[in-house]
Amino acid sequence: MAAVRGGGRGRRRDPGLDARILAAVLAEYGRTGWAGFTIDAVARRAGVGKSSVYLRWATREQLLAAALEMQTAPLTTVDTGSFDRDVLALATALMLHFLDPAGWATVRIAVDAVGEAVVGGFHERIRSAHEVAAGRMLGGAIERGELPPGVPLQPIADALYGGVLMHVLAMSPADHERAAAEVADHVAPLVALILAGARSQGEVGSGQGR
Amino acid sequence: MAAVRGGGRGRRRDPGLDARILAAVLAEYGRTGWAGFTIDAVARRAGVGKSSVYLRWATREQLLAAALEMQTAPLTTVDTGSFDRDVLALATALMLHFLDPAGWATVRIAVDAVGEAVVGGFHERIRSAHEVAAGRMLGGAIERGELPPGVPLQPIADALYGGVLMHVLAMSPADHERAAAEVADHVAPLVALILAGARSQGEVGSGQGR
Amino acid sequence: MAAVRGGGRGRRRDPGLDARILAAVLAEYGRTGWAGFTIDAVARRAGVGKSSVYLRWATREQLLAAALEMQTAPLTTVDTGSFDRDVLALATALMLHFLDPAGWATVRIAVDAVGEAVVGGFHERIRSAHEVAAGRMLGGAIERGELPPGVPLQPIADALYGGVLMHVLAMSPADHERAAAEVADHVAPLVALILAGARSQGEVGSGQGR
Amino acid sequence: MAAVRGGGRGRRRDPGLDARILAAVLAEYGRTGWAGFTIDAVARRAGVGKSSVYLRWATREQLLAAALEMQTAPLTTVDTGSFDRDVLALATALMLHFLDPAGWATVRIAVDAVGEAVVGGFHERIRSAHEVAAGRMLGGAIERGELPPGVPLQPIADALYGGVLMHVLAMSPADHERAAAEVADHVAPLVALILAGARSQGEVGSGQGR
DNA sequence: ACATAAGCGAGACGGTACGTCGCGTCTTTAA
DNA sequence: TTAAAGACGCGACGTACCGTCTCGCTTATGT
Repeated sequence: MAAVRGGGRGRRRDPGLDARILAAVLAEYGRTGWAGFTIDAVARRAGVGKSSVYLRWATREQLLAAALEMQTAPLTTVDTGSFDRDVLALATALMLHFLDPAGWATVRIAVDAVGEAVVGGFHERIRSAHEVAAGRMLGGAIERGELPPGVPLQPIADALYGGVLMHVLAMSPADHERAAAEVADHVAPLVALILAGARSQGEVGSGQGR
Repeated sequence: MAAVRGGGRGRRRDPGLDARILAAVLAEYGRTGWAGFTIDAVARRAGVGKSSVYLRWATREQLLAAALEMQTAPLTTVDTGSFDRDVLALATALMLHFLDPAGWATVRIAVDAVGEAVVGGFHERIRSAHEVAAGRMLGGAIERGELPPGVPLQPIADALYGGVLMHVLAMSPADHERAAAEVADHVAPLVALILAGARSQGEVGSGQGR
Repeated sequence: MAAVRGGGRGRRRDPGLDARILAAVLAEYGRTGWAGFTIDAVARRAGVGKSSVYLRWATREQLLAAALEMQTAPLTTVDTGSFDRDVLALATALMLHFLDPAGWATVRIAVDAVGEAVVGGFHERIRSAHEVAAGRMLGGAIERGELPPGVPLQPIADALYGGVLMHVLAMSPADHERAAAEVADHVAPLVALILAGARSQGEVGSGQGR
Repeated sequence: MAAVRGGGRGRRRDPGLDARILAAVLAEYGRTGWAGFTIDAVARRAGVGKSSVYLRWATREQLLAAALEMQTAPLTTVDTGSFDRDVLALATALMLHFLDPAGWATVRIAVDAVGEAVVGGFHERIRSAHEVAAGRMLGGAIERGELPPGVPLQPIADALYGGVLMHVLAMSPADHERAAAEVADHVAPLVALILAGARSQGEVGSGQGR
């Protein structure tokens, strides 16, 4: 996100600043939540001038997005060799991600981004990362013959990601911690439903996938 | 949401004001989106003193939540007599709801509400309204014998609501209008997946539902 | 100040209210000073509806003025039989009046009233009361032959009232209490100056008084 | 009054702003008087953010005081070489000062300042400036032999300043303009009284001055 | 006795100013 | 050129009062 400089003249950007700022972002975000998350406070906490923040990121959203992006990567790489285990592993990882305050923040930003067009970049990047990951996972399953070739992939991804998301959203925040301890119990029924759906659809052979 | 007074003494609250303010809220929200949604502006547009707004709602979130709650009701009543058609109808209604800026705002607030506890009321009310509706729909299906009795209900609801939500979330905002015109196409694959899953699960007879 | 009603019909004004309100006025004024002196607070403290206050007095100034007027009366009646003693007594009374917070408030209001025309009534009433008193005092002195007939009276009154006022104004607020204990010491030199001036002017016989 | 910063880093305060703001203060004060004198309005008229005002002055009183302080200086320098002419000149200048709305405002603030301790600075500064001026004037008179050495100085200053002040205070606001045109007539009797008193006191040789 | 007419407490109402805070931009000095 | 510091115009925040206006009582007449 940070705009890169070309030439060599003038003082070099302090490479440590990016890290210090992003750390302050997470700390501040954790303290006050989205409302009350201010650039002034981030700069203050990081011991940095506001200009140095604005030099790198243009808006609050971009700033927070950059800070959170680091945490998204682990989600997108799941490969256990078996489709069933892949789905279960991904659902578990997603659930833990959503139960974590910082992880939930990515959801918050993605939801905020819809219709604003300002943070479109973040939205798009998150989305395509997941799309690629899901595509690879499902593609592998078809290659291995675990899924029939004609099965529509998009609804599977939607139901998996969305199902986990909705499960957390519908949960009382007070139960988050307990849920994190018993992820498997929460995730299993949904995974079972989706796997069953994907297979039985494939048998019928209806292929109006996207 | 508006805090109620006890006794009968003093001038009565003008009941028309609630309506005028909430209308202004929707108008303002439509104009500026969440960021830039200002209580000052709402009061100005409604031709009302800020005090009259604060007298009824304590925060922006509560104010917007109250304005949006009215629009949520239609979603929760679906009864066509057939499970398949119920699910399809609900999915279609949800999709259209999420594609509408005001409808999406309810999502935004629900997501914001998680972990804030301030607007917990809103979160809880939305959640339970949907839970009841989904419960009734699925219960009816079991009664009519369209679903086996042991089938777990929660994952079906999660996959349905979340699948639609995620589908919209993953979509480029530019495509929202077109998607609204072709809802059926977007909704059908997901519905098919879930129906297939629910039935084939029932056959196997696994009953670890919530 | 309170506008009087004509006829007989309807409930009578509670006579105790005037007193309760004015007492609350003095209490509140003592607590917060002029700034921060609010009608809401007065009504609250008096256990009275705002309407009952506004029914009697139209503005903050009028309200405070009414409350303070009671305390002004004692000042205007001094008659010891001797001019010298009269002047000393008046000067002493004035000094103590100005050193008292409530007394000083009358000055504050009188000063505020200049050029506002809103509280002109208060200003005029205070002024003429003092004028009458001073006129009587000085007239008596001339009658008794203590002052020559042609002596100008206004400057004597101005110098006396103003001299005491300025003395207090120039004093550090911290010294007010001590000054009240030693009034005589503060007042004597000024009285001596004025008496000396009044007499020696009379001898020369210049008579351009107002 | 404006709080001063320490180091050299950061953007400098625009020196022109002080002037622009103070000019707006006088304009606004002239328009609405003390009541209805609003920091918002001042900032608006000066084309300045409220923050820039609050950055320099903490309260309305301080702001107005700063604006008026400029106008006080001329009063404190009177030196005609003769005591009689000095007193007359000072009395005339004072009278004109008090008749001017802006000049009267300094009185208003000084009176408000008593007992508030907030604007104590203003009170003290005004007071000591006048004290120094009066001291110089009277000291010169003694040196030149126009006044006997033992004469008490404070009551002379009190009677002079206070007498003029009281004269204006007792006057109907409607007569202010006419009075400004005929200052000499208003001032002469008071000056005569004080001069006569000062001299005849000196003769008697009573020296209990403060 | 009963309508009529205030007085009274409470408090809602449209406003406006308060003093604070954050925005995003700009200017300054130091590195 | 970047970094830090911080001034700047702007405008929203949530609070407090303003002065006016209903309310539902209570208290007094007049008829």
